[in-house]
Amino acid sequence: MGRKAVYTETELLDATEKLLLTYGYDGFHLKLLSEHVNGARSTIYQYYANKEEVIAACLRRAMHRIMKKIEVIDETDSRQAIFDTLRAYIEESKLHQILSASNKVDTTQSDHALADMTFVKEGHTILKEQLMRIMLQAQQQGILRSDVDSLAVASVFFTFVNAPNMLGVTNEEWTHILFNMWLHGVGQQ
Amino acid sequence: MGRKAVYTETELLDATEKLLLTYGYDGFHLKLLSEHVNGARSTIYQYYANKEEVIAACLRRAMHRIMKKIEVIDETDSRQAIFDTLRAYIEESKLHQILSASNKVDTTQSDHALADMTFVKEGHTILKEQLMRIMLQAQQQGILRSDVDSLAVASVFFTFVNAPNMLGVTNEEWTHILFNMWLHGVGQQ
Amino acid sequence: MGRKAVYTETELLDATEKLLLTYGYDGFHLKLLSEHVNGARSTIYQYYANKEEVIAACLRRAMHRIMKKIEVIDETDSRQAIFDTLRAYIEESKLHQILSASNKVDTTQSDHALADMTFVKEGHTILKEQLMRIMLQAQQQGILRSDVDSLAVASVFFTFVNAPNMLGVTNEEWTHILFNMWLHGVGQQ
Amino acid sequence: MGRKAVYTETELLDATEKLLLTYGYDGFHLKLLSEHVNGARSTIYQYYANKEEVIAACLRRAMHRIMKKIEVIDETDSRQAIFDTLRAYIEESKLHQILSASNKVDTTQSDHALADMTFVKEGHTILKEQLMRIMLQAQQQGILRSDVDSLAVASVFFTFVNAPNMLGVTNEEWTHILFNMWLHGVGQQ
DNA sequence: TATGAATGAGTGTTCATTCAT
DNA sequence: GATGAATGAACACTCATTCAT
Repeated sequence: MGRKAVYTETELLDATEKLLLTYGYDGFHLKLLSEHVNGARSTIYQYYANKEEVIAACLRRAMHRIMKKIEVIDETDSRQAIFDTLRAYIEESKLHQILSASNKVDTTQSDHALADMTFVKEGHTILKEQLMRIMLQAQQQGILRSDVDSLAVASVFFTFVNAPNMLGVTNEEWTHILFNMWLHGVGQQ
Repeated sequence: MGRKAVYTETELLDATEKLLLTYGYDGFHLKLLSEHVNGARSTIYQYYANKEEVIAACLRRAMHRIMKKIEVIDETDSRQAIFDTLRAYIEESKLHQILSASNKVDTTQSDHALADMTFVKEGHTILKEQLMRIMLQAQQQGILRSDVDSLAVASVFFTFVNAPNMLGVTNEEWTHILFNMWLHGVGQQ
Repeated sequence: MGRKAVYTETELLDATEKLLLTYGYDGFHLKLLSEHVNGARSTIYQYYANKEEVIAACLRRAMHRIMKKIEVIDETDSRQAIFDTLRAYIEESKLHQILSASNKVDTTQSDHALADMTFVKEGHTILKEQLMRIMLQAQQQGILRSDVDSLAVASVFFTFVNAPNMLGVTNEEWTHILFNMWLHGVGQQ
Repeated sequence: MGRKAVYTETELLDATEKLLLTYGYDGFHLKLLSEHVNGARSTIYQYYANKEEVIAACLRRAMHRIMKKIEVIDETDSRQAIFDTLRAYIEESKLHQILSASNKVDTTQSDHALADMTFVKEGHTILKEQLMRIMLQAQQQGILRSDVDSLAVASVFFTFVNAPNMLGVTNEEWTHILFNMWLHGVGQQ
């Protein structure tokens, strides 16, 4: 019953994600969004109580997506696990930008938004813990140096992900290049 | 700006820079600025034709500042030059954030803003070229590996700068740690 | 309305009346109404062309209800008739609030609403005339003072009805108290 | 410095009061207000942070006005005091309508509005207490009947004020008429 | 020159009403 | 007939910019 929706929720969140990447949190407007999904601004309110809920839902979905990718990684081989993690993050490297909006989202007006952002925050913690666990294991297995603080190592790892792929190679290749630099450094042995 | 205003140009741009860091390009407002400076909002228009000009002037100054720091670096010792460059960028690491606003500035309404942003853009090029030059020299001197594309190396270098100093150590120490990781990698030799 | 709808007309108007009392004319929304009734907002339009018609129908029904109560009053005993009238109004004291919305209803868009509001307006007149008639009779019978303008007496009578029952007694008791004060005044004899 | 204001605060609040009377709390809009003071809607925000603050300021002023009138009443002669109180309330009878908006004002978004509404609420209490005090004194002095609950008496008194002056006489005369009815009742002695 | 005041454009949000299933 | 979906008009509020003192 009722007439056919002009766009699906997926389409809406896809558009949101794209706009969030392009314009950032503050540059994101519902008018902009409605123009990109071909519908009236007010229609959005049929599905989300306010702007924050739209953004929160988008961030949640993004976080959920990367967690799915990360949680299937086999941790037994630390070296491989780190590589897989790097690849996953590079594939979703835009996520870092999107999720950087997390701290701007106002969750005081909507329980829905609050729940979504709580999920995002917890996701952040889980991801970080998993990486730290793998790193530690790698250190113990003699794969990683032990003379560098693992927090520093992780910090650099997360930063690496954002290195712009200036060579324009495939994600797979770029992952190899970065992994190699991360592991062996750029200095002559 | 005349000699006796309610605030000096330096004060205004300092405040702008601080606010740009805290709230980002879109979160920055002249109302906000006027509240952080001793004067009325409308007074700003005595010195800058519009908001974009204020931001552009701020970005130009920031770019000028880092260029001053970079251009005095002695390039004869490549290794030391790279280290000095890294330190300079880390000291001014906030600049990256500020300058990330560059692509948002609307320069179509003001020649002044356009000129400033052109300066910023050229500065970007100059900095990048200098780094590439030093890198190349370092490769030739056998300090850096030659089997990695220098563009990738530079990309990673610029990214490194943004790694959050999670250890909370001094800039000097943090520079050493990052330089070490960048050069030797985090893997067991 | 047909025989098997999601809600009966009575239910709809009951809900309307309740909401009108609680939120007033301007605070009343069809969205609100649909939430208090088992059906969708758009379904309301199957039976009423617009919001004003709903309100008008509600006011008409309320007016009709009180007229039914008033018209059975036996006017032969003026004193008793006045008492009965007062009781009826007190029982339906909420009506005054509801009917105060009368002047806000926009009847220009709907003939139906116009007809209903005309009925309400005429009802007002009829009720007032009946009261005036009884009052006059009471004056002639020496029950009421003749030195006070009967218009003023009626004005006060209608106002009395709205006195909040601060004592929290039953309507019957409250009617007695008010009737007593109205008749004998509050001053020491 | 700065240019001349298009309207004074007094003019703004006068218009607010008038509109509040005409359209009620929910029917009051800032657009409406701006049209009645001949200025842009946004200009209002120079002086009040939001709509609620405008209304709260208006209610506060109204309350302040009536308190000024009431507090100068000499309470020594109870009968006269009651009469003076009645006259004051009748003169400001519109206030009752305006102040009935009190419970709708949202004070959660503005401290200013909260403070104003607190003032209004306290004013209500003070006024009521003063009336109760005078009534009690009048009862003790044998001016008022003692066999009627003073709460009921007060309730009726406050209601009286709202009786529409259907005779169209002056406030002074209308006060006399109402006072007479209130004191002696409308029944034949 | 500095500034308080005014304003219009733009965004968030709500709601009556219409559409199409 | 009932309804979910879509929408435009209306209003709250913010902010860059202009005006006039």
